[in-house]
Amino acid sequence: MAVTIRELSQKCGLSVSTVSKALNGYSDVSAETRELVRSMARQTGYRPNSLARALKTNRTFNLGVLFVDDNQSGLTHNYFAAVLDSFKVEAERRGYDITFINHNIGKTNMTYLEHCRYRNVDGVCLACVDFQAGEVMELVSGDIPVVTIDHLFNNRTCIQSENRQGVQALVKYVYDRGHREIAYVSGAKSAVTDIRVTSFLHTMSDLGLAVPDGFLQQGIYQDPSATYQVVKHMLSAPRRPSCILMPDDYAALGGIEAAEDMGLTIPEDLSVAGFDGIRLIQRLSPRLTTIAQDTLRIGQEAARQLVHLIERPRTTYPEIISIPTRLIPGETVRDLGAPAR
Amino acid sequence: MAVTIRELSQKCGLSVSTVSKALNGYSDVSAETRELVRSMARQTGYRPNSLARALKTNRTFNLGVLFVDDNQSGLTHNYFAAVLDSFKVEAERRGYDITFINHNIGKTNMTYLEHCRYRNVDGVCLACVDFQAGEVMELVSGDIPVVTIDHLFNNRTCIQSENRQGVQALVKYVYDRGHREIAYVSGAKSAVTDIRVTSFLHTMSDLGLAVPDGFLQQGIYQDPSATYQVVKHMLSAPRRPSCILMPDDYAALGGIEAAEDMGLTIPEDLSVAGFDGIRLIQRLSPRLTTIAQDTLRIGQEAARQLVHLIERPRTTYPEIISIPTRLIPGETVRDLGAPAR
DNA sequence: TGTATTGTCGAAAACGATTTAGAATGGCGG
DNA sequence: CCGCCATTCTAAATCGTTTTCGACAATACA
Repeated sequence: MAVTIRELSQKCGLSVSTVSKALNGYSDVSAETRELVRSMARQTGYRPNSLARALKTNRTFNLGVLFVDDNQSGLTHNYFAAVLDSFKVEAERRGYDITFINHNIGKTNMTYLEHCRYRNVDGVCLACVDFQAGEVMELVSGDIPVVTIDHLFNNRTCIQSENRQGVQALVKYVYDRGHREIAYVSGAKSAVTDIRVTSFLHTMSDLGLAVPDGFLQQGIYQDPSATYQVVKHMLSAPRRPSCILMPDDYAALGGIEAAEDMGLTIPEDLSVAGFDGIRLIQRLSPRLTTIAQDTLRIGQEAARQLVHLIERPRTTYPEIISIPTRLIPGETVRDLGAPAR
Repeated sequence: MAVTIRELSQKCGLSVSTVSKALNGYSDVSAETRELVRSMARQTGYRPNSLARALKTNRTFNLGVLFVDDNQSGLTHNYFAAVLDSFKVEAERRGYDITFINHNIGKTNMTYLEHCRYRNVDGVCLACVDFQAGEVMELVSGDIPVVTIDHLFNNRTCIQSENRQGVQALVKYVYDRGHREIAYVSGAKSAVTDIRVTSFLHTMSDLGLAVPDGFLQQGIYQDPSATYQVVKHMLSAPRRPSCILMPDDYAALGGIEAAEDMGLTIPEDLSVAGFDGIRLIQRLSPRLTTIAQDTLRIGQEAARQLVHLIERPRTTYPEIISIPTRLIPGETVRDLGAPAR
């Protein structure tokens, strides 16, 4: 079917080794034979068999991505889908294909690390995963190049949004519009959640604002129903926030629904803000005020860093790469005018 | 690093070939040595090197997916992301990994077919692609097992929604609510669009309804801005529809925005319906009336069919597989009460 | 002229598996 | 006791590459 290097070498009247060297730019082959080989390769449409090459060189030019979640795969998750898309584009630009890593391939039960070895990926990108799982730890402490998104491990490169600054900017924005009773529904417990929550608390404290009991509650990322419950509860307490910051844009929809079910309209009676900057949600009205994460750059950087780790292992060191966020001033935070204080 | 079959064979005191046969269930190896080998394999954590195996057997247990679009990758496309997710789950359940197919990997310029050969995928699933492109035709007329989603080729298995019935059900639903002035903004020209448009026209004709000039217009899938323009134009014509069917849920948002910008409220002044059943959009209010596509089954069937084509090439024949759709009665189609006619 | 050096090329050994063909062993009947 | 068959194993070829090492000729140098 496909033409092999042996056939090509016969057409050229050369040995297999010379042909290989000609194609791979070795110096010990004359300019003219190199040209002969190359043009013949072009003519016959020769492509080296990636399996054979990988077997010999231990390089597959394949990157693993671990983008799974408990409830849903990362694919149906807007934020991660966007990151993955960008990762894919950048990886391909650099000559790498990508393969999904998982366990339970077929009947056989492999750990993530085993799967990576089995497929001989050159490196792997972790995101949207239960970072505490033993399997993940095994992979992270293994010898395969790793970059993570949104979670920091010892001695591993991590790409994440400037969550601290993002939350800070959001709180300040809300503050500047006159809000003083600001509540925060966080996402489920995770490294990112911790950063955001502490940033929220710090910023509030810097602004001299109290965070009364019940104004900081835990919800679940990407789960409107959970947010619905939490917000409903929040709004039926005696002390009501004038503005609620939601775990993310999608979850925010649940919070908005809860408010509307209680007869409140947004932003007249209650202000809300999200996190992520999901494109689709920006088409809604009123347009959601939110902190946009730069998924394009996150994915891009992840791929870039991973390829560096692979191709220049000695000169590349683990880094923490922070990607700036951008506040999208929508229409869901009401301007209360001059502060009442 | 990873233990090879040679090391395993030495630990067992057997030859490499015997070990291989023991692991692969050949009959000419005694029950006890088979057990010895298997337990030793388990102990040492042996995993066959997929590259070496694939090189010899011509089977990679890798499926290619071609999920690209001109403007955006399929990943950020809700419908296709959901299909892909389901495809992935089913493929993995059957022991296959998946790899994205594209052109322009690295600096080298490959056609889709070349990329498939290069990566030695066992089969490939096409979706969300410009099915007219020469490259795609090359792949489809090649010798690699192929299934397509939403486009029918000669002699190739295709999985698609029952678009005809879907549109028909939607039109009838709208009709039953008293609407007679029904307009349709289609998606861009494609096989699926053709089916939907003709179904729309047939159903309208069956119901004895006219489709006046301007009531059938072409928009673009997944493009709210395009829909915005088209709807704006539609609504400023002398004869106005009472209900507009949109290309898909996401594009519908643009149409809704156009109507609202013209001072109309939905569904009081104008009814609309979408197509796809995007989960996220169902969280909005008013809830969009739409035709849900069963992305779960579409992806599942695609994987199932592809694996059949690969594993039982002689007994599997190209099929057209239609997946039922489901009408989601939302709140965007107003009930006009008893028909005026 | 003899010896290094340089420039090109090819033979052969890997990489880690599968698979074909054949070798060794033992039991059995004739 | 010999031949034959079944059973169980192994040797070796193979998949398509890359890469080391040595061969050979031509050139440079002394």
